[in-house]
Amino acid sequence: MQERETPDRRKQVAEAAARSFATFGYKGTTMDQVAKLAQVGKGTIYTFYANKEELFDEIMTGLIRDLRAVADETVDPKLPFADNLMNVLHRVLDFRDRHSLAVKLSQEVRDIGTPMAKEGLETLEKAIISYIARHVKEAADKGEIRPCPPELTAYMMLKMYLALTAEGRHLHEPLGKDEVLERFRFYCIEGLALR
Amino acid sequence: MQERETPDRRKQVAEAAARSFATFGYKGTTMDQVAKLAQVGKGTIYTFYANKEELFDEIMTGLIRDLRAVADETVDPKLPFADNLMNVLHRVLDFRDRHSLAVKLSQEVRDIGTPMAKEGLETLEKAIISYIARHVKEAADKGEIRPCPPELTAYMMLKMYLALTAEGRHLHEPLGKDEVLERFRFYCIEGLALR
DNA sequence: CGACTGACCAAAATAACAATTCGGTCAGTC
DNA sequence: GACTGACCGAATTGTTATTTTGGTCAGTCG
Repeated sequence: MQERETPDRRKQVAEAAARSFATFGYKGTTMDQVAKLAQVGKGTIYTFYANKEELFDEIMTGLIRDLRAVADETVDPKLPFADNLMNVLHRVLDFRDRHSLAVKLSQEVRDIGTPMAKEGLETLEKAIISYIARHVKEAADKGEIRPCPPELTAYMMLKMYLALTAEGRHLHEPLGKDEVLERFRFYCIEGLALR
Repeated sequence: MQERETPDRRKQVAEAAARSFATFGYKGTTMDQVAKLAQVGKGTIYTFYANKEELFDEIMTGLIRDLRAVADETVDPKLPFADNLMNVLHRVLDFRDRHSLAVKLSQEVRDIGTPMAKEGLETLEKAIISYIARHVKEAADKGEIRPCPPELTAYMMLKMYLALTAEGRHLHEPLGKDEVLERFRFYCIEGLALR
């Protein structure tokens, strides 16, 4: 659809912005930067996006869409809930690059508390939780797991996942991928009680 | 032991400091303030404490000691692990005033990132985790719960507790005390798997 | 004496102001 | 008419003046 002679400006801008946000954070990326990275005049950016905030939203939306796609193509409706959960975690854990934007943003929130970064992260969190919640609800309806409030359960799952990976590096050494999976299954699915 | 005519300066100072730290945070508390609150000359404070940091440490240590005492007197070795865990949570949840210092400090860390407040909170977290970890280890040794790394387990427990109480007020309405207990038992002890 | 005080000091925090950067515009080019 | 980049004012950052605060100690009082 796209000739070599007519480069897709919008795509150039979006990709440059994605790289820049992931590398320098929200505050750290300037529109001049994005323009230069995209090899585009600054004004061109504003023909596609009303302002920096809208550009950022588009990138975040893309991230959410990509994550959802990865999850969707990993989930196999024929498999048990716990297996799907593990498989999705597995793939998400592998996707270091996809994470880098989220990692950079949460670092930015911690260090300088940029409101937009915080907002973006909250949007991402909401999206993840509602995605998980949907699957939790289905699993509960099918009787694959015990009945439980889906949103709260999804929230707890996310918190456990983060506790095992991102946070708590003070306490335990960063766990390997397999350890994370094993521990997550242990604490979240199986529980501490004797079986 | 203490006559009415010879008020216990040290105690006056400690109590004034505890109130002030809980009300205004670490940074918000000035030594002049503490002196005035304690009805004591500022110099007097320094006959007991080398500096503001040491005064703060004493208050934090006191908090930890009190929490531990509450926990200890609640734990009944004859009861099962899960019951003791629930009972301690129950009492700690009631102790809103004891919490207020910790609440104020974490708020301070979030808003202005005072290093001392951060440090104090970390000390508190470490103390709580090591306390829980000891009991987890005992329970595991006695075969009351499944074998697991005590420190990591304690860490996960604390994170779940916080997710159900302090954090995540964006997502779910603040849970009532009984709901917190029920949910904690559900997610932490029993697990999502069918029994 | 010695417990206690509060005026005092240097250092750190804050406010006030100047210099720079950055998001956003638009006249002009190709 | 798609695209550019010099340009503008608002916002951020750097700098200096002012105030606040942790900590000291000569002096008071019992």
